[in-house]
Amino acid sequence: MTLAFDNELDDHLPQIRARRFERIQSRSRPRAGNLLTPRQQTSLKSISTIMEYRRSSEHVFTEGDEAHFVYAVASGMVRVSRCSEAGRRQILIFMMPGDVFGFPDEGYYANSAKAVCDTALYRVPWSQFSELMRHEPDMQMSLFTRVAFDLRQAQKRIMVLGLQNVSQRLATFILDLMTHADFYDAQKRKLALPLSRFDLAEYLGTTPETVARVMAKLEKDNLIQRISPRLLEIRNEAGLERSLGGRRRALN
Amino acid sequence: MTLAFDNELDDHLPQIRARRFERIQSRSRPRAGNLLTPRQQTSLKSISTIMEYRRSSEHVFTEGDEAHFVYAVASGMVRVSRCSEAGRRQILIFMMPGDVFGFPDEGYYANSAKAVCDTALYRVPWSQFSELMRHEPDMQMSLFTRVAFDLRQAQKRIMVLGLQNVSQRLATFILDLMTHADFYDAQKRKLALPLSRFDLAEYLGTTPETVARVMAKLEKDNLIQRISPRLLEIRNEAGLERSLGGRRRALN
DNA sequence: CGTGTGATTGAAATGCTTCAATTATCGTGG
DNA sequence: CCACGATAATTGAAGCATTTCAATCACACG
Repeated sequence: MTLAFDNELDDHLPQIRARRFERIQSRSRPRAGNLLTPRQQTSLKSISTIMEYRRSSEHVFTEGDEAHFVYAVASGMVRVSRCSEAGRRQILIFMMPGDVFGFPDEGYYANSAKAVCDTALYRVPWSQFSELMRHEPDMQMSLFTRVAFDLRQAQKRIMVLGLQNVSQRLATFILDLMTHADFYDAQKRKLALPLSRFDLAEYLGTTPETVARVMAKLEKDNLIQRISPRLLEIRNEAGLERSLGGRRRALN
Repeated sequence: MTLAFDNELDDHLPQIRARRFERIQSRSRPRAGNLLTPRQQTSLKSISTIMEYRRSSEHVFTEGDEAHFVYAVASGMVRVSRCSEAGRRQILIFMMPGDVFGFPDEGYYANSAKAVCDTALYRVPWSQFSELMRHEPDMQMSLFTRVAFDLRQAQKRIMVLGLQNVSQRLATFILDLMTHADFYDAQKRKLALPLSRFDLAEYLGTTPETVARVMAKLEKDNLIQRISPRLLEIRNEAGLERSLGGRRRALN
């Protein structure tokens, strides 16, 4: 009997899980963009400029730059990343339509942002944004809520990277993207991947080769089908969900 | 010539790195606890209760519980964790002396908190805390700053889990802990690990066995020496720093 | 002293990375 | 529209990293 390491038993897992899945993990979470009232959205749009970016465009901003603008995604997708000392890049989060990003950290951007596909952004000068906050306390609360939301997102990412193997991480990403009508056609079960395998790898904490192999594995298991590199057909959503749990290494 | 995947070149890495390391990654970052003014700290302490926890104690709180209190670490160390659907636990962050944690997420705790060793906490009722914020706008700002700080910490964790192998993750943790005078005696170069290999594994996203092996490897490389399972001697700090970079798999 | 727990070590198997080569896809110009 | 070149994506093969199951060792505590 190996009871060593059974430090596990000191928790009350079942109850926790039940409650947690009601509230925290539910996939149909509200996007943070929805946290702004219609009036706030109008105020913001009135002082915003629409900016167009293509995949080949320069960065929207780069870590270390002075932060003069805040952005909201109108369409497309933005990758927010940071580089390690060794010069390797990790994508921290993808910003989807409705998401707001680019808040200054002591006056500077902490991360880099770049469009992963053709993308339109609303750009708001930070000076005007903070002015707006001074007049509308609700707006200040919205900023706080947004940062709190980002924190929860980041914690979810830590869970994924800490507990799941690459196959499960990809499944998680696919299921995540499926909650966005911008990318998933629920009728036809077609999911558009607006990013390269390279970006995907940097998000999942792996290499493009492994992404390709794992993609092939999900296809072999008949969970998805690759129509083209950037277009998937979802064959078995429940199967994808089921693949998330379990251990990091299969039993045989 | 394989130029495929050389999407790398689209960045301005050197400059980024230089600037980043001045500000963002600097190890001597201020702990968030220092963000409270002395007066705020006094206000808080006047409405706080000191709570003592031992390693064998119940959780301080559990994910999904109604959130009635916020906590600050007086001494010891608290692990903040969350359980996956499969029931596996990931430690998101360790709270050190001076850190504040347990902010409600829509009235509930999003994570679980438990002492990893004998620990003393200041406990403040959330109702009084929010009352205090109503009177002292600075306090509100401090809360925001704290959440923003937690976000940056979480993002740093994503970098570690996404880019580093287990050996590098452990080195990162050791270097991190060394910045805390509570745990590191810089004179004698002795670092106290106030937690079990099990907790360490759940933090690093691996298993206790691998932690033990990696610990042995750092010792073989003469970077550290194990005095006892919970007490290390730091033999080569610069070597630890150097081990962080590089690829995930050694070149030969 | 046992006993139980935490920590380490062993051995086998699998996952992942790496380097290399091949195939597919996309954009562009003829 | 097709051909072409460049880039993206996939596949192969070898080797290292990590997990897993199992066994052993160390140590604190009754």
